[in-house]
Amino acid sequence: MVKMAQEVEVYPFKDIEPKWQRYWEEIGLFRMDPSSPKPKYYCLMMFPYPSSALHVGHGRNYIIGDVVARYKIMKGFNVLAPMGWDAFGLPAENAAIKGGLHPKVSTLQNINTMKRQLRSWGVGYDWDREATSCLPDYYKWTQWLFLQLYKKGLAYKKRAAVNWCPSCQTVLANEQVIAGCCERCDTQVTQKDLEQWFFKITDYAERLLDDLKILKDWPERVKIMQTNWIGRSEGVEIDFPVDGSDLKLTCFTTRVDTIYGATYIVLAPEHPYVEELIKDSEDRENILKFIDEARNESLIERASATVEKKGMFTGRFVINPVNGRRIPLWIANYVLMEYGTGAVMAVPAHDQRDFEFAKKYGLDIVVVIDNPKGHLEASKMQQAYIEEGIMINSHHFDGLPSQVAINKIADFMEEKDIGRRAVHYKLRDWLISRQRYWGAPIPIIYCKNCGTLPVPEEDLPVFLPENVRFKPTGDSPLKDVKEFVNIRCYKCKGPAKREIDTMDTFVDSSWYFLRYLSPKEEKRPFDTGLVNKWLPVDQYIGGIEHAILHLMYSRFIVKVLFDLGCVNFKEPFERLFTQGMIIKDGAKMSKSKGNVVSPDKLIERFGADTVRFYTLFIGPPEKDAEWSDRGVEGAWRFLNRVWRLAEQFVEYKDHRPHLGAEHPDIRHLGARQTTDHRPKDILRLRQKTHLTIKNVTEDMEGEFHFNTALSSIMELVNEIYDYVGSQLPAPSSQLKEAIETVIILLAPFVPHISEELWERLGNKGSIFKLSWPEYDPQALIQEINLVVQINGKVRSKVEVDSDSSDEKIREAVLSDAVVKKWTENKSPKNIIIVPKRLVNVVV
RNA sequence: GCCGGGAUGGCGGAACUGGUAUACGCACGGGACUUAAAAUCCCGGGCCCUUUAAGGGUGCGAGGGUCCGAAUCCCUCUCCCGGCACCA
Repeated sequence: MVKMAQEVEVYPFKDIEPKWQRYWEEIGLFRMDPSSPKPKYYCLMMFPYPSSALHVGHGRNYIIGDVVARYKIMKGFNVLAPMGWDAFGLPAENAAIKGGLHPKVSTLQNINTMKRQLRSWGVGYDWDREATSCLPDYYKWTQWLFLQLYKKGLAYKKRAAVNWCPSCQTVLANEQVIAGCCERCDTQVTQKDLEQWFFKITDYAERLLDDLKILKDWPERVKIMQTNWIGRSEGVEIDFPVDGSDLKLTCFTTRVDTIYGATYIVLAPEHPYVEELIKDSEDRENILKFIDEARNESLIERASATVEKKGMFTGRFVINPVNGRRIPLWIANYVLMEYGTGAVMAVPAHDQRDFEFAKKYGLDIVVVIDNPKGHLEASKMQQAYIEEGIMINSHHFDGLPSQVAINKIADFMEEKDIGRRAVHYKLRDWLISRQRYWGAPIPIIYCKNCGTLPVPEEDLPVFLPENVRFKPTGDSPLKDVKEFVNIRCYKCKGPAKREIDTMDTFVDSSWYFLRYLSPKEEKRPFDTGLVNKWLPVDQYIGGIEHAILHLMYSRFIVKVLFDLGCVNFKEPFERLFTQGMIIKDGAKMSKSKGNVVSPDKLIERFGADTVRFYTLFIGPPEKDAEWSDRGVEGAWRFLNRVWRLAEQFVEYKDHRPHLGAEHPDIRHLGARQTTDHRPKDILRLRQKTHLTIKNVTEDMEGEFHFNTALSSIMELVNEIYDYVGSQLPAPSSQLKEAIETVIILLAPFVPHISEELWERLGNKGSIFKLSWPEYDPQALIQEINLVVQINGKVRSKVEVDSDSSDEKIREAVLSDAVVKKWTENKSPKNIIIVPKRLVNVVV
C-alpha cells in the first residue's frame, strides 16, 4: 500500500467532494423535470438488494450508470435516473433466525448505509422517486399485479414435484437452480411434492422468443441465453395405440423422419398411465420398486447426461401407427415427465441415447436413414447415425432425402390423423410461492364454503405482520400468526384462512421500473400516461447474472400488462448493458473469501474521483476485471497531474508570475527551453484537442468503452504537458481550449474535480449545465506523416499535406532517400496509396 | 456433448470498415530536483542478431491459406472462460 506523506501537496479532494455533492442536491441536478421540453432519457440501474455494505465490484454498476446519466445530461436530455431497493429476500430473514435484527430493521439500516455510500461515490439519483419493495405502499401493488394475473388465469395453484432447497427451506423456480444446486447458497436441490403457486409464463413462450428480435441493442449472448432457455422445438406428436387396451400413448419427436425405425417406446417413471399399464403385470412389484428408485434420484443425478440409463420392460406393447409393428413399452429413468409428453418413441439407429439403451437391453435396431457416404449396417454400428441421409425401410418414403421426408411424413400423419405437428418448449411455468416470511404475502384466501378466493383489490395491501417468530421450519412463519391466518370470508362471512406463502422476490423486481414514474401514487400501481411516455427504458445497466431470471420475468410481466391495456409497449428495456464482475485474487469478491475491497477506505485515502477513474479505466466495462491497488494509485497520480496543469493555467489567466522559484515543477517547466515551433505546435495541440473530443464522444455513444475514452483524455493531457514543457507558453486560446476540453470531457467520469477546476478557471454554474463539446473536423486536417512500405515492410516516412494528390505523393515517396536505397536497380511494379495512411511500393 | 465468448509485452489492456502492432496505465531501468527519501518532471524499453552510429531479422495461442499488405478475412488445431446439459 502507498505511503502518503502528509507534507506532500495533493489536490484537496476532501473539501471538494462533499461540497459538490451538496451542490448537486441543492440544484437538483438529477431531479427529472416532468415539464421539460428536452427529449427523455431513462437511465436505469438494476436496483440492489440492501446488503450490509457495498464493495468496489458493486460500485462499478452505479459508476457506469452515473457516467451515462451525466453524459446524457450534458447532451441535452431530460434524464431520469432513479434508484430503489429490492428489499425483500432471504438473507435478512436468515439473519433474523440467527438471532439478529428483524428483517425490516436490518433492511432499512442497510438502505441507509448504501445511500451514504452511493452519495460518497458522487453517484446521483432522483431520490424523490425512491421505491422500496418491502414497504406496504410498494408491495400493495405487487399483490395487485398477482391479482391481475390471477384474473387472467395466469396465476394458478397446482401440486407438482418442485425444487426444494433444504438450506433455504423453500422452493425454488427452475431458473434459480444452477446445475442442480440452489443459486443462492449452492446447496443441492431436492424434489418435493407440494402445492404451489405458478405464473403461466409458458403462455408467453412464443412472444418472449419472437420479441427478442426487437431488442437490437441487447448483447447477443443474453439473447442467445434466453433463446436456449425458452428452448423451442418443432416436431410432431404421434399417437401409439397400446396393444390390448383403449389407451393411446402420445410421443413428441423432432425427428418424425425416423418413425419407421422406432423399435420401442419409453415412459417417464411419473407418467400418469404407468399404473394402469402395469396393473396386471407379473413384474408389477419390481417395476414399482424401479419407479420409486428413479423418482428418488436427486435432481443432479437425473439431470446429468453421464448417469447410467436404466429401464424396465412393462410387459406391454404398442403399435407403431405407420407400419403396424408391435413394439415393446419400457419405463426409463432418462425420460422426463416435464418435457414433451413424458413418452418417447425410441429410434436406436438414429438417436445416441436410444442406441445405448437398446444395446444395453438387447432391443432391435433398425436403420431407416442411410448414410450417403457409406451404407449403414445395424449390427455393425458403434453409435447412432444422427445426421441427414436417404430414407430406407420406410415404405413409400424410401429414396427420399430425410430432410424432405420429414415434412412428407408429417403431412401423411396429419392426413391419417395419427399425429399432428406441435411445438414444445423447455420453458416451464414460473413457481412464485415461497415458504418464507420476508416477502409480499400472496393475496389469496381459502374459504371452506367458497373455495380459493382472491383478496378484493380494495382490501390491499395484505399487510405482512411484523410480530412473528423466526424459525427454519419449512413452512412460512406466517402459519403461526393467528390474527393473520384466520379471517372471515368476504363472501359468505364464514371462517377462512389466508395463504401463508409469500411471493418470490423476482415478482417484486419485475415491475419496479414502472413505479419510479409515480412512486407516491396511492390509487394505482403506476401512472399509465407517464409510464407510456417514459418507457421503454433507454438504457438498462446491470449484471450478467440476471440474463435469464430478472430480465425474462420483467419482459413477461410487461407483456401481461400490455395485454391488460395497462401499458402500450411490449418490451421494457430498449438497450441493455451487462457489466463484468470485479475480481480480486482470482475470485469474485465475497465476505467469505475475505477478498472484499471496501470503497470507503479508498475514498478516504484518494477520494471518490480516483476510485471512479480507476474503476472505469480498469478495462472494458462488459468484461470481468482484476482489481489492483497499484492501479488505483495510477488514477490518483493522473488526477493530481490534471489538477496541477489546471492550477498552473489559473495562474496564467490571472497574469500572476507562474515561474515562482518555490514551486519546483513550474520552475522546471520554465527552465526547459527548446527551439520555438510555436505555430506548428499550437496547430498540433488544437488537432489533438479535437481528435480527443471525437474519440471520447465515439466511446460514449458506442459500447461504453470508458477505458479508451479515459486513455484518450490522458493522451491529451500528456500532449498539453509536452506543449507547455517545451517552451514558455503565452496564454493562447488553443491552450485554454485544450485545458478546458480536458476538464469538460472528464466531467461525467470524475465529476467533483471537474466542477472544482471549472469553477477555479473562473466559470460560474455547474459544468453539467454545459453542452457536450463538438469537434471541428477542420482542426483534424493538417500535415500528415505517410508510412512508406517497401513490399509490405515499413521502411520510411514522408511528410505531406493531407490533401496531396496521388501524383504528388508518388513523387515525394520516390524521391525519399530510404526508398531510393531499397528500390535501387529495381523499378517499382506497383505503388499502392492508402489515403492518409500509407504508401506501399512493390518491387 | 451442444451453444456463445476469448487468447496481443513482466501485468491490465489499445489497434477505425485489412493499412506504422503493443496507445493509455501499472511494474521496471536511467536521469533531473533533494542532505536523503517521498512526491514531481524528463528519458528508455517486445524478442533476437549486429553495432560507434545506423541497421537487419523476427513477433499478436499453434499451423496453413487469401492479399501489395492480416491481430483483423478463410481453413485446421490447442487451451481458457461463460451458458445449457438425457429436452426426445
